[in-house]
Amino acid sequence: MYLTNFSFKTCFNALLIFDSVVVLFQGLCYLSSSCSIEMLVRLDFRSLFFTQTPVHFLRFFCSLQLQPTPPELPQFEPSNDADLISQLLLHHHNPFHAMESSLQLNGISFTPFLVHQTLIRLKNSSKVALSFFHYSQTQPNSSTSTSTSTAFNLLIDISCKVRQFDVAWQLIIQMDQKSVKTDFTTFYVLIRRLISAGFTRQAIRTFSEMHVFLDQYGEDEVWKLYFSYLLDTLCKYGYVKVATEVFNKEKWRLELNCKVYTILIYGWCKVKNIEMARRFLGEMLDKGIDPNVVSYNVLLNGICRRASLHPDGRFDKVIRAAEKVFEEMTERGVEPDVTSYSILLHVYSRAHKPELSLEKLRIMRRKGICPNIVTYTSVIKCLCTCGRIEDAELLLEQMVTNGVTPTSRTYNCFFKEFKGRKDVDGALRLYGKMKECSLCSPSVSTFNILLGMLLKLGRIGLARDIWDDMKDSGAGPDLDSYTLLIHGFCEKQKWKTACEFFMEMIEKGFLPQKVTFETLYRGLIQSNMLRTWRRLKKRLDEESITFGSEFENYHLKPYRR
DNA sequence: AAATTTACCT
Repeated sequence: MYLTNFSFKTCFNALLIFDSVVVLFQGLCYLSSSCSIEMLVRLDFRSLFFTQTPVHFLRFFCSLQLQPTPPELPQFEPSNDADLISQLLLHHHNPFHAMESSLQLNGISFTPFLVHQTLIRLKNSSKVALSFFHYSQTQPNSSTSTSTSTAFNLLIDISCKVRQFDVAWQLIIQMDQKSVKTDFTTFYVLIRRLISAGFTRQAIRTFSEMHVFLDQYGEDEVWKLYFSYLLDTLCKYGYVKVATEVFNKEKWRLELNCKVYTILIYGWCKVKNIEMARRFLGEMLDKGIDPNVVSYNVLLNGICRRASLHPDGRFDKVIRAAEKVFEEMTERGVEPDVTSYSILLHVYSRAHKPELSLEKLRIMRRKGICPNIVTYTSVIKCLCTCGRIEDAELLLEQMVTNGVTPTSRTYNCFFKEFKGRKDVDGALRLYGKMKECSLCSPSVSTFNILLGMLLKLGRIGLARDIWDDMKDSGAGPDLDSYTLLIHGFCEKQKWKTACEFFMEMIEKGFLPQKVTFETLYRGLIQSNMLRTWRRLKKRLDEESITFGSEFENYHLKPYRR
């Protein structure tokens, strides 16, 4: 019998819902002997990972001699040494002295893995990261391969992030001198950061000069191979004018294909210039290059994305324009796919048209196009925001039956609606269900929506429970979680607690928003908690964190006297 | 690393 991926998934999802993990493992073991490993790998094992039996899961994978690489992989191999070193470096007055004395005791050797892991933890402190890297290379018990290109690439990224592009170049020259392989990745890191900082000319110059360092390819080959990445990055950051300019100038030496034109169409769509996007679609056709489904989807998304849908007249106009693209596609022999329909369904969702949304879902099914997670999430979101939670739940069930595993984003639609209804019980019931059935685990946003709701309604105790859950899950907290929580405590005038979390977020390397600081500052001063305030200020000074000079001058004056 | 869901808050 021919078993499809689809039948596996449906079966697994069903078993997971009934918590029949043991049966599932027996099934997997049986299958592994009767079908190809590739087929097993294609299944979504993420669900298994969050059951209580990860050890069995690992053992199963070992028996297949595979590397288990599901997303959000919990850390089974703790990088204690990297944690230790980064902690020492970030929080000690004389970090390298401290490190030396404690490391010699522990006999830690600087393997490439350790250096890399430590650099990741030091990514927000470029100076420390650089010093550490140089230090690690001088250590007697470090292997010579410490200076791998991955470590260099990471350092280049860390330096560029704080706009130290000269440091990045020094590192590249060092790589060259030490015969560490520089490949396109190295330059791509630099180019991306240059573009994101707005230095497009420098990025282009870097691109046209990098062939000197890439000895395996000639200049022309480099342009042909990598130009689309430069073009894409320029477009992604909104510099489509620059992208078009360099494209027109260098056209003669490029291989013009569908991909390059699609990138440009994307760029013009991003800056909402549909006319220019269409012009490039025309140029493509003139040159005899056939647009494919991606090209049309990009254009379609440009027409639909962020288009104003209020009032209904505008909505109709957008839908007509979208339908026109659909027609054009069919005329040119390109069949609309799941993505095309998902883009359209997202418009219905934004315009709050549940009936049209469901109708379109039926139409696409009839055409034999299988909805995916994005499609379902759009429709579910539409139903939720229109208050039809029960219908949304039905669709969710249907989706699982069809072998599509929900993500936290799917669940977040429900949570958002519960938040709007101030329905704490409903939200907590769903949260419990989500934890139990382990189809997917809550994301930071899930926690943030819940936190936002609970704090707004003054349910501080519950909010703290959720906070603890979030920490245990390892999904958070992030900047927003801290901001929400601190603002919540400020609202309740619990200045001391708010201050503790403010300190904690700084320790973790998050830069608080100016508002958070201002709120806390005012609260502490008004309730005469000067000691707490000074302790906080001292900590901020140590980290050289400021919140804008005008603000400092205006508010801090009284306390300098 | 040519495309689609982007939540929370100020």
